[in-house]
Amino acid sequence: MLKFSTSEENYIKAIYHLQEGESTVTTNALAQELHTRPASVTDMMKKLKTKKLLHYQPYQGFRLSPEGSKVALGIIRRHRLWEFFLAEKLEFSWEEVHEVAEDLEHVGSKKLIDRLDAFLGFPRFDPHGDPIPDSNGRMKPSQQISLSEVALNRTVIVRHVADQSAGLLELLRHKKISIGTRMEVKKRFAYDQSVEIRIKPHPLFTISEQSAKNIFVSYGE
Amino acid sequence: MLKFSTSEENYIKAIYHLQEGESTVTTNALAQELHTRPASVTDMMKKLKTKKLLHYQPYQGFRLSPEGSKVALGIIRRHRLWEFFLAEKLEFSWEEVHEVAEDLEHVGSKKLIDRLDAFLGFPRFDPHGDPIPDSNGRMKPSQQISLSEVALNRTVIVRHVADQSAGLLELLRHKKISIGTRMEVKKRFAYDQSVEIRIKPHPLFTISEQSAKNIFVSYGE
DNA sequence: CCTTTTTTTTAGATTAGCCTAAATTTTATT
DNA sequence: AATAAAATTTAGGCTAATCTAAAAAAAAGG
Ligand SMILES: [Mn+2]
Ligand SMILES: [Mn+2]
Ligand SMILES: [Mn+2]
Ligand SMILES: [Mn+2]
Repeated sequence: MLKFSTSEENYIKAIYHLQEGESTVTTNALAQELHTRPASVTDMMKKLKTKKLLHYQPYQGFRLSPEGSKVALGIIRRHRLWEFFLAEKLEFSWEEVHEVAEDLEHVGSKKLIDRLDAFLGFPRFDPHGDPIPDSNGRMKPSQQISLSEVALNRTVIVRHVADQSAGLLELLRHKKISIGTRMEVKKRFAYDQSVEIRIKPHPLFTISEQSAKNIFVSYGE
Repeated sequence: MLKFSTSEENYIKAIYHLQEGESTVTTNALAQELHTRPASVTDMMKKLKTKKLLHYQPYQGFRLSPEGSKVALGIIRRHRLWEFFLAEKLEFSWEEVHEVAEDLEHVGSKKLIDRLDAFLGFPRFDPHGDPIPDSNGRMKPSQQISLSEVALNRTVIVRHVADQSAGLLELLRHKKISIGTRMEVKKRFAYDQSVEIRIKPHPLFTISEQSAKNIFVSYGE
């Protein structure tokens, strides 16, 4: 197992996330994601290519190689296990965990992470509802569906919020919606695709399509 | 609170340990401690001086300033809390914790460390028996005394092993002496200062002065 | 005290990672 | 297809952290 610098790891992880769905990742997209400059991205892409972690031809974008994806999954495993630890054991809120995990994920000891995994009881999802890769890099498909397309009258559990903007977070706090909240969608208005929601002991209320699209849930019960 | 690089932190912590007792720390001593070159030490001393973390005049050695000591105690706090966590929660042996803590100590979040401290129950000593600074940088004096000078027939608890060489560790493992072991010194031979020891249900045995000098204990019961 | 040895500092390079500005290539628009 | 715009790469430079080799200062020894 080779070791990588914190910088290399941050690039690898960002590419992994950006290439979901897309056929290839662009220089500008990666620069924006990492708050860096396109020229810096090109420098790093050349380096990661020589290390065979990604496929890259000038001007053609890039994708992780199988080796690169394996490395990425290791970083994601560390990140999400630490997030779980912070939320579960140290009582951090799920909005706070990401920033701290962004540093902890770079502490490389395999034994540390495998022991941490065991200590936490081999959790399968982090506090944002994202799946945690196991020590072989395998993870459960997240089985998450947007509130905007969920079946009516079925109990669902909030797993993930895709848009982390302050505006949506404020709305969610106000509506008392957080990760783990159980609810049912009672009606979807054809006019504007807004959805009417029931959270157990409280009265019905409605949220916009824009909000619903960013709330991901799994079927529960 | 200023932030420091991993390298700066490693230098600061090493100086803190080396200056115990000594009036000033030398360039060569620090280079040896950090497995680096004297020229690199001089470079870093200049930088840390401009940051007012230490007192340094060319050729005269250096000492941490009060600010520098405060920074050092913060790093030591993080290091020892992680060591305690690794030993207590993740079942690492006390020989293994140091290396991993050497990386974890550089994750800076104050909230992380204060929460970890609380989660661990505000431990006062790490797995090597060294005291853990509290959030104000204060720590219990370690109250540790070498086995070579301990009173006879008093129960003592092994707290710290000063020499971490493979040779001594092997000897300790063979004699079943580890951190936390309770024992009594029954006799000290004037001829060679070797000491005769009793560990609870086992027969008496003897260890050399050299070994005894490196085993630090506190009085128990 | 004068010489030798040891310690420490300076000089000069190297590497990783980042930047700005300019050049180049690709893509979009007449 | 020609031109304009956008994306990307290259060129050149900067800082932090390291190193080796040479110079300088301090300490040790006769
Ligand atoms: Mn995260
Ligand atoms: Mn990170
Ligand atoms: Mn340690
Ligand atoms: Mn360290």
